[in-house]
Amino acid sequence: MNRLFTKSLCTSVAGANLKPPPSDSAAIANLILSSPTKTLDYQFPLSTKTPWTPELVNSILKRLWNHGPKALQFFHFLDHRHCEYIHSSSSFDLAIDIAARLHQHTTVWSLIHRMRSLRLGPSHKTFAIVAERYASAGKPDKAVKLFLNMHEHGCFQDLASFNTILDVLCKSKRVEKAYELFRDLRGRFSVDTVTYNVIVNGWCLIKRTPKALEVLKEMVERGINPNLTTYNTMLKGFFRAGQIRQAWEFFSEMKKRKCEIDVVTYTTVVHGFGVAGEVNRARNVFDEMIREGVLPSVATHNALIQVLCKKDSVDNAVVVFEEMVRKGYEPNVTTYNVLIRGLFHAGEFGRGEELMQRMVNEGCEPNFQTYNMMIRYYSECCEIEKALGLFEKMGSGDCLPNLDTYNILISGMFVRKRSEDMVVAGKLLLEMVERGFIPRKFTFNRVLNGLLLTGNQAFSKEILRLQSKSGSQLTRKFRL
DNA sequence: ATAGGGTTAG
Repeated sequence: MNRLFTKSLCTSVAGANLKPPPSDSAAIANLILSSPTKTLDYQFPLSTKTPWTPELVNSILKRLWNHGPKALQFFHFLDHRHCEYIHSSSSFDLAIDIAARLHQHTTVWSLIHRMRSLRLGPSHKTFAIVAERYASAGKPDKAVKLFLNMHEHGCFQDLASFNTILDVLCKSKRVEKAYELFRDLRGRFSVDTVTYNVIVNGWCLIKRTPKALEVLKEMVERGINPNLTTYNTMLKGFFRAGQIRQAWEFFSEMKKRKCEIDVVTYTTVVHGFGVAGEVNRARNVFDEMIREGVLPSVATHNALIQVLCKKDSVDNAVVVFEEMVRKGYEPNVTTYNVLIRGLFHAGEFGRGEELMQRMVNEGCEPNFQTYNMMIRYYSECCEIEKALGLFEKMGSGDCLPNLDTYNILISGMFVRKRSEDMVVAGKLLLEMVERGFIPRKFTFNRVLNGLLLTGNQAFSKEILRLQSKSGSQLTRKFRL
């Protein structure tokens, strides 16, 4: 059946020469998105005559990132043996990442084997991707096992891959697990500063600064020199753990010992003080760095702007924003997001919308964080039409809605308690499943209740069918 | 994809 399916894809291409071949990734991605998915004789809207390159393919895969099933369908279409194009290893890595995000375990492994048979990998990067997916799916043991077994797939462990697996575990908050692996294997890889920095950062991420200090001490005892990254990590850890006094002492110690503190150090301190509500100290440090000849970066400005939005006033944040522009800094998407959030939070929707227009005019594309944040604020304030308007804009643009977008918008459909909103929520739920996202049980139940309470029995039955299909068959069989 | 700084909610 699978063969029949793919064959019809390729034969259909011959007759599709009437339209000129789409030339850029946006056009191709939109063509793929606008074509129907489900039928067996589905005609893939692409021509084999398109001059495929790895860059073009990767760019399309990234555009289709939040529509995993279509992304993989596109990848398989080009990978079919009747097509002449051979995927690059980076395209394989992207496809593997997408399949793993869809919990399609079987697909992940068949892609890895396919990669190997084409002698394109799998590489260290491939294993880093899969391990990261395992770890964030709550399967750290599988991530470790994958690392220990990767040589069986033609990819030998080295210090870099060891550091990567430790980092993957730490970033998914499995620090105990990382530390265990580190102690077991540090002799085998003759670990370095990076290894220790990863572990120090791990303990800091879960606010266990005493453990981080212990590891720092141990690294010195073993003759491995901490560097500025180590100290910046530790400094950030104190702020994160709410140990403001220790952070300040550590910062002073860094200056006293003449370790060449840099823009990252200062940004950490500006942000740390600000979050702690110490706005004046944050400002003082910002001024101090300029005096000391360390130029603030865009990130430093972002930190200060965010802090002013949260702990001071949006208007003062706007002043800093205009100042940075005047000095010739180019605000990035984070700058705009932080400030738009500040304005929305203050109820200044009009000014927030103006700023979004300005960012577009300046050539800074809004990303899904921009949209998600705005959609959230609109929903909270019952501006459902505005929220839906932004959602539509995402769907037709370069930035497809992600899992968060659907969750935010579906929640938003409950604030007005209207029957027609329940129907929209149901449609959104159907769409998110079609795009490969797996809604939480909570979301299913909430939508089902909403539909039942508003007399939409028929629709709720459809949702129920969908839930049993997406919950049991797909996910249980393929879950990572 | 070998480490550190800005976006996330009460």
